[in-house]
Amino acid sequence: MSDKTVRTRYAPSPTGFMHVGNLRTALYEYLVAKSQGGKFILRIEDTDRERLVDGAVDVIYNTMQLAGLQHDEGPDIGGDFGPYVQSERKDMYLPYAEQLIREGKAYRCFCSKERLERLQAETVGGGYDRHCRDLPEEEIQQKLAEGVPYVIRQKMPTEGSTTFSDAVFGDITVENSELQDQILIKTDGYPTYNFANVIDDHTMGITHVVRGSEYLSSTPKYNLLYEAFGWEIPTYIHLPLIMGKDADGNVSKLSKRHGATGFYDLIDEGYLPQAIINYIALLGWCPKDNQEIFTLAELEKAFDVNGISKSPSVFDYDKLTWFNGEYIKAMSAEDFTRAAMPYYRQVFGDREMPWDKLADILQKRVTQLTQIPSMLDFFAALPEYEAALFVNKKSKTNLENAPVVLREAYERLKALPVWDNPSIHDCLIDMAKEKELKNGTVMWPVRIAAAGKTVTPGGAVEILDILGKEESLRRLEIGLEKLEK
RNA sequence: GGCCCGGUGGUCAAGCGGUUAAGACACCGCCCUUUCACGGCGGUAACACGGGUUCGAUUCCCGUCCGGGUCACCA
Repeated sequence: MSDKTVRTRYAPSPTGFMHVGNLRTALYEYLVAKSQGGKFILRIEDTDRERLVDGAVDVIYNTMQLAGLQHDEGPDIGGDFGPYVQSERKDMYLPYAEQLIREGKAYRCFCSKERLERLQAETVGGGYDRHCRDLPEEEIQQKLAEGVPYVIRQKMPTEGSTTFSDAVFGDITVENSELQDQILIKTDGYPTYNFANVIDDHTMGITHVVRGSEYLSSTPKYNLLYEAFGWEIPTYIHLPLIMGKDADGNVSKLSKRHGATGFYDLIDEGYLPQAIINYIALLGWCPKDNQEIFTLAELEKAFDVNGISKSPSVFDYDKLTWFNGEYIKAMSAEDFTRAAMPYYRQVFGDREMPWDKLADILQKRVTQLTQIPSMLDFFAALPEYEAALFVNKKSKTNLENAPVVLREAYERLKALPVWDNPSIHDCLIDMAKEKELKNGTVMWPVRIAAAGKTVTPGGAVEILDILGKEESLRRLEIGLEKLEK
């Protein structure tokens, strides 16, 4: 490898949707650059005028920022190789295509879309028949004079083969006869993706082209373009695809039908940006020592192209969820409260709660932030419940002893001068000891009465503490009513 | 269909000629316990198949099968 500074680029199209597959590509581009002290460039590819979406560029900026992938050059921050938006570079492409025409490496094609569609329908796996490849000069001039719309196509070699080298997949050879005379400039004057890509990558000094392996089979076309211009071919790093599994268990390239696959979909489902990044970093790459939890900074250090896998991987929500839980547990109570607040608001509205105590019982149990509302709803309002909930075999509670135990606990709690976690705890534990009962036999009825449900974050003591004395006693009274009637 | 790529437990994956074939998620069991979790301990489960090469193949080669990608005036 040369001693030139490594430059990679992430070149998304502003479609308004940032797919995790795209994000993973961006991550790897970032890591390839950063692991070698290089530059990471953001370029917006908006040559498809028919698919422009308002605000889509902001989605890209916001995603990159949330993910922590800070670019060194881009439309918003500038750089020495601007502009960084393809539509603003529009005038750059045509001259290159015309240069190729002059050199006999490209030609104008006047075929109508209808003709091409008919060709495609008729030929078996054929394609364009190179009808305009050797048009007589006078005919070309005539069509030009008539204003017949045209595209510019590259002349592909009809014989031989093209071999390129990929850092992940090794050497790949393709017969040139497989290659069509690809369109460089469209009727509307805009370059095609492939053409703009090559021109931009070269003029922006991109040294490493990192992209999904769906581009593997079109890479020879890129190289033929580099060769036509006599430009140095970049290092290719093709990434294995991320797959999704559908309802029938079939796998295919991850897409919307596989559920929430957009970065923001995942955020909406309560996943943390860092957890998502960590998880997708490991989808297709493995460090030497098999470490699992990585900060972005650690990834920058550990990343190595040699660890990139060739085989596609299936996106697994279970594993992502595990990562998310790990990240949630590792947060400070303050950070957790900040992240959880939107979900707290769903349950408590503007009410103030002892947030630190909630964080204490929640952090180790939550794996997705979205679980929070349903875990806490009972704090806001006691649910309707049946006396049968008081029966629990493991805690040795039944409809006979529950009322007795609850009554006793109620009286003792009512008499408590101080209402805090240690006091409540000691009160209940002492009672169990004095009455020679299992701790659970005391705790279970109290917790059921306090929460009105069998599964709660935190135990009886934590719940009573958070509820406060007045509300706690009120709820225990309701429980006693159910049991004593 | 042509071309290209891939194929280690259900999933992510170590491995790069000789291993009892790691680890993680998920799953199951036990312990802990104030429910559920967390945590701790343990367990089930894999080299797609057939030929070679070799003293020896998960590893190298070929074929088969399976899976994926790609064949646009989309990116």
